[in-house]
Amino acid sequence: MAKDFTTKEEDYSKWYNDIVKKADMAENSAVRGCMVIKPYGYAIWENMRDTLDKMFKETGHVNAYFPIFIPKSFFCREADHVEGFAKECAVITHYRLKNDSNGELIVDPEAKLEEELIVRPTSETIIWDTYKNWIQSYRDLPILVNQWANVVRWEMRTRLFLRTAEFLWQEGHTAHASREEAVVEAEKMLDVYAEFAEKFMAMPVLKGIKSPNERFAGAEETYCIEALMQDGKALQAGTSHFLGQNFAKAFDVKFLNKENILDYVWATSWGVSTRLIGALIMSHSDNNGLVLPPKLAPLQVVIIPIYKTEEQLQAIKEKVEEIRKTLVAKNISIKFDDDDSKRSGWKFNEYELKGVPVRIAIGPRDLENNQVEIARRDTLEKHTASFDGLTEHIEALLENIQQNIFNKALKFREENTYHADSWDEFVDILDNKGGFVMAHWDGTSETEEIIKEKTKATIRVIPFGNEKEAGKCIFTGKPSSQRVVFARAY
RNA sequence: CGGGAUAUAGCGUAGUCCGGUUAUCGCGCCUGCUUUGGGAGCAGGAGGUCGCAAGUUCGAAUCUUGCUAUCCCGACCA
Repeated sequence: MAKDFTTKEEDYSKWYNDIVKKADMAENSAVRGCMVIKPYGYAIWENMRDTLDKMFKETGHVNAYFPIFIPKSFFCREADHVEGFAKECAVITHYRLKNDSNGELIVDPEAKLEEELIVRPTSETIIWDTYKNWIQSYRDLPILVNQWANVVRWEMRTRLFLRTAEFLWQEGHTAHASREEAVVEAEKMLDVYAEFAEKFMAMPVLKGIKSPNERFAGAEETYCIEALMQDGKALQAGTSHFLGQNFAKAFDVKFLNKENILDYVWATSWGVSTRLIGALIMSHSDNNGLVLPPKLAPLQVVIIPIYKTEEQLQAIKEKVEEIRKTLVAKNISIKFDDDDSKRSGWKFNEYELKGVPVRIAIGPRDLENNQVEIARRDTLEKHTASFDGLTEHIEALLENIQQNIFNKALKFREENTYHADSWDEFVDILDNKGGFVMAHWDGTSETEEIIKEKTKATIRVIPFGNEKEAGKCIFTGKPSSQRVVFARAY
């Protein structure tokens, strides 16, 4: 059973932190607000990264790398952008230390930088300053570049994977000759994110646009995928921005089009971060620990021998080697855990905490009967399977688990999506049930702001293909043409 | 930066109100034997500046003051 999402927020935090800790994914660092991603957590990130990277390349993108430091002056050029990020920047002011008269190491006051450097919270500014030199003609466009990097946002309160002062992400920054092309790009990348979330993370998402209040600083339109976590809170899992000509104008990036007319370049940017690991944890995990979708699990199958004597272990090893070969040939990752210092019961629990999708146990009893015991992590069910056709069986089982946890998450979202037609109903759902609340909104920022103040809920997304429906704003009673998705969010 | 709480072995903790021998217990760790189909049992063992500093006292983990760090709740946010 998944954790009951109506439990207190504190309990849910504890549950979440426990999973991260027990699965050995990450820990708080001695450095304020920063996180150490441990090998197991990083392996999940590597799988995500490799999959996404492949998808980016399939859609015509290439990777590049830009500096981590951004001169402060770059930052000031786009007004909304600076306002959006100014409050959470790490700033470099000096470049040298020295020993003072007491022999203590201090910042050398002589070594003050002429211009402060900002540790990138995002790279639009440095990248657009660079693009200026790359673009003269429509023949130089489009530029479809992605960067894998770390960024720093000086957050007040942090939470492993979901919000840390430093985090890993990818940021795509594209330049286009027309508005239409840029919009198509932004929407295309949102589709890539949605496909990744649903097919690989097994996490259903709503696709759509953000309300102006929630829009990225400097964007004309922000597209997003929004997922529902098991505690009833929403999580923004990825964003793609149509930046219009804002950054081109701020950094003076112009090109000559086919008609020999000078015009500003059109831009997009899009990103997902290690936050996706947090999303993964909160989408599927249960009270026995992490549950990983087979397509992203660092380890898909673990085999645990059960034996008393050395002879039995040898017999098991021989059999396991047969299985291992055929699974590896099918690109299924597998570990045979014959660590003699741990008992089998201990191992069962350990791999459950780590979310390994399939566990196989082989003992003398199984060898006699030409079978193995198979336990699936998602349902915790156990069954026996014959050696004959075992590889195909496991292959199908992994596919089944992937599908099953997606269906479970989808069912959860459906069961926790409500319609509210009155303010009282709206507040009651948020306070007592959680989840997505479909409600009418008069379309103004002011109303959204007041609703946020009163309920802590924001508009998460205005879904694509949203049904048109005449109604009255949940708060002001003014006319509205469609429902939007409200929720409390991470 | 506001509000609340906590700080005792690698981790989790008792003891603090009401000061008093050698600081409690569990997990983990080390050694040995028995075990191994759901986090083993028994026996033995190692591990502590009780967050830091000052004060009160014959005597401080315990009382007082100051400092520091961490966590939770707000504000901020992917």
